[in-house]
Amino acid sequence: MNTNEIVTRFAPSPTGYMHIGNLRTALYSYLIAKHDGGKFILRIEDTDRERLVEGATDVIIKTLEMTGIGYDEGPIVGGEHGPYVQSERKPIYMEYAKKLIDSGHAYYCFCTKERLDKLHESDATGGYDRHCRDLSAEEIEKNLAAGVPFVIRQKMPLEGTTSYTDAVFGEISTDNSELQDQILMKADGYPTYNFAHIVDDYLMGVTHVVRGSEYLTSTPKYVLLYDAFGWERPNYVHLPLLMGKNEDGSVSKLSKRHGAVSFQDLVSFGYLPEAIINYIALLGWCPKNSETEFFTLDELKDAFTISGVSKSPSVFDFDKLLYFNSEYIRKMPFDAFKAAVAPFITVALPENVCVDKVLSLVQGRINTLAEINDKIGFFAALPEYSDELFFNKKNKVTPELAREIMPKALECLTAVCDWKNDALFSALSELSATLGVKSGAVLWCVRIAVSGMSVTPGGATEIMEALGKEESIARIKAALEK
RNA sequence: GGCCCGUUGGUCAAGCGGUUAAGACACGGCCCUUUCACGGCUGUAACAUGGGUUCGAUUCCCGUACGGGUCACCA
Repeated sequence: MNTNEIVTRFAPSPTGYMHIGNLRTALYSYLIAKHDGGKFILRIEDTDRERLVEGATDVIIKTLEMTGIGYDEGPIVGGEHGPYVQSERKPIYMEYAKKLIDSGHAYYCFCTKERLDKLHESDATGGYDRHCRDLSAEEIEKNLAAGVPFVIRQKMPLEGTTSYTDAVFGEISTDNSELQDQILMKADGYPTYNFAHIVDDYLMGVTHVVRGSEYLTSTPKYVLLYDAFGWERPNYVHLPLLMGKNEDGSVSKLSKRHGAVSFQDLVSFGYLPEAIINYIALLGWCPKNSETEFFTLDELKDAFTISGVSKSPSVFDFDKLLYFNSEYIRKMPFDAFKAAVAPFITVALPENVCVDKVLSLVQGRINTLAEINDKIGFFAALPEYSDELFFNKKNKVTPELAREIMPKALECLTAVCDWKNDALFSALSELSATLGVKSGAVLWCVRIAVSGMSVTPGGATEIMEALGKEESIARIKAALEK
């Protein structure tokens, strides 16, 4: 093993869905490791037994799989530092907590939650959490022997300052008097996040801790833990938060009130994983000297550097995501598009229409896969439409004129044998020349008649090709009978 | 409220003492066009604020305002 290898991890707690901000953290963490050929670990932090959600780990794994963010070690795939689920590592934490007690950096606390709440009311200085600091050895023994529930707290220094250097935010410094004697081990025997992640990161050889900036101010406490153990501190890379825009124009931490903010929501609305990844990579990070904003995951690995990470929070812009998504849809090979869009199609196309033709017409015109049905619905059934649709200013078409043109068009089309776009187009062009109107006028009328929509994927002749001769002619006849 | 962090157009953002202050999304206009879209061209729009430092500040320092984060037996 290369001792200089960068090791990062993604350590979500299994909540049942993958928040887009978490996904971005996973992405950056992955990219930081992979940019230098390092290792990326997945670890599940499930120490909160009350908030466990069934199947939540699967959601995490599935998301990483769909986005291509592969991990070298983690649940299922295993690795030399397993297990990778904290609940399965339970005995480890108590062992390390006791080391801290022995070295005087932590202590047993027998206060009940209720008692602390009460103390807090009378003493707002925050000093209450140090109540059990100076219990005598006899008292501790007695309580332990009597089975009094306890937690283990970290003994913070009371004076001085603690500082560390963050790769993004620079030097962060905190007065030790600000630090509470935080709980390391809970009464249920499980460690808190504050403790577990330190032990695990150390044991797993994590060199760069990548996480959201909400941890920026609590990191001094973690740094103190490394020092207490005598372990080398890791590099810290705190990421700016992702914000959402509120209705009143203000912003706040991106959450469900802002709409679809989980990866699976986005996917179910027809966003492509590649587009999502590309977009969120750019939220809080900017490539150096790049002409383009389009990146595949592999390209991101090359381009990503911590120095390009921004300090200020960024607002998630659904418009721009939509833009990326439509670009990705457009660039997909047709077969891939066909496969991707298939699960979204709910309208049943008649057997006589050419599905491939319809889908290829629509591929360049939808922004999300879910829009497919709105675009192709008219192929399945001609919608109700009003004569008003025949009005077109540019081509000087009115419903009256349409009634004059369409019988001629019908006649002309009936005679077409080679029912293909080019042949149809030239036939109708010739017709308009004969009639002495702009070709646009004829095509407009026909398009409205065969689609019943003002906006369609493709022009009149393309639609007719997909629809087939029989159906096209039937629809034009229907228009005349209106 | 204490502490910490941030502040370039509506949004994402480049910039790292001297620039006509990039680019992308969105928006407007024009062109192309068998509608829409795509594409091409083009336009509107920004350094929060007050003091310093400096020959010169968007860039460095301090204050102010605003925004955000954090102060759990949640992570």
